[in-house]
Amino acid sequence: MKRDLDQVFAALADPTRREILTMLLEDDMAVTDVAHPFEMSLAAISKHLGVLTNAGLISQEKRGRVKWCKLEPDALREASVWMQSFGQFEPVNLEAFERFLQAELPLASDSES
Amino acid sequence: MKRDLDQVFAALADPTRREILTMLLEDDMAVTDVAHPFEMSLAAISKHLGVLTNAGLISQEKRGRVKWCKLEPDALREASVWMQSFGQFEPVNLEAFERFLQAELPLASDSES
DNA sequence: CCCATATTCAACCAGATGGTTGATTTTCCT
DNA sequence: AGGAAAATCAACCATCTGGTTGAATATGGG
Repeated sequence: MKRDLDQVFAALADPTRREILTMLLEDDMAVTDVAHPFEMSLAAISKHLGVLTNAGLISQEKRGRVKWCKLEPDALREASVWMQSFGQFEPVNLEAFERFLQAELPLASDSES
Repeated sequence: MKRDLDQVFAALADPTRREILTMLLEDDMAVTDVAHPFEMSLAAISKHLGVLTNAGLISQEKRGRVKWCKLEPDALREASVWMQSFGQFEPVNLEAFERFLQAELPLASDSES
């Protein structure tokens, strides 16, 4: 049960991959450009991107000779939900959600009034 | 930077360890009792508990000859915050938070009216 | 004191992981 | 056509992981 959570969390366990995700937060990127800031081979980055893809955290689309990497937040959300199930018993978590709510509630109240 | 996120996410990447955390959600438990529902050796569970302890997700206190395991939600919260920084840019995340809000907002509105 | 219980330690094993290098494939450009 | 660029593949390596078993180390109870 929930075998893919394994892959999501395992993918997140590597700092290089988390940094890649952070980079993709700003914009879609080509593999070479993803690799550029890291001091490791292109092949290594390619592998990391494979892990992220398998976990569903990113998607890769080949256009021409470049392969574009795009963040896929759905997988991340699934893991986030799992973690929140722990937060539920812990009121302290609310504080962390506060700024999130401040940003999102205006939209949500749309369907409330 | 943020080296311990590595350990937290790596610890969460194993289904046995996630199940242990879920069990500890209910109550503190002795090592033997944690091991009971699993079809693996006590030593294996002991190792898993070591990983969870190193990640800071649980703490272990020895009282007499039994060692009690206790959930430590702080480490989890740290990881949760990291994930939320991704959710912030994605409104679709709201849906996942909905039931969380349903559970928490009544409490939060306590200090609002 | 002696035994059973609770837990860890130590050695070992198979398989995954994270990296390397060099060759290969595909595509673009002139 | 031919060369350079983008990316992956393949083989290899060291280390980590998740499990095993058997012995060792407390600690508690009669």
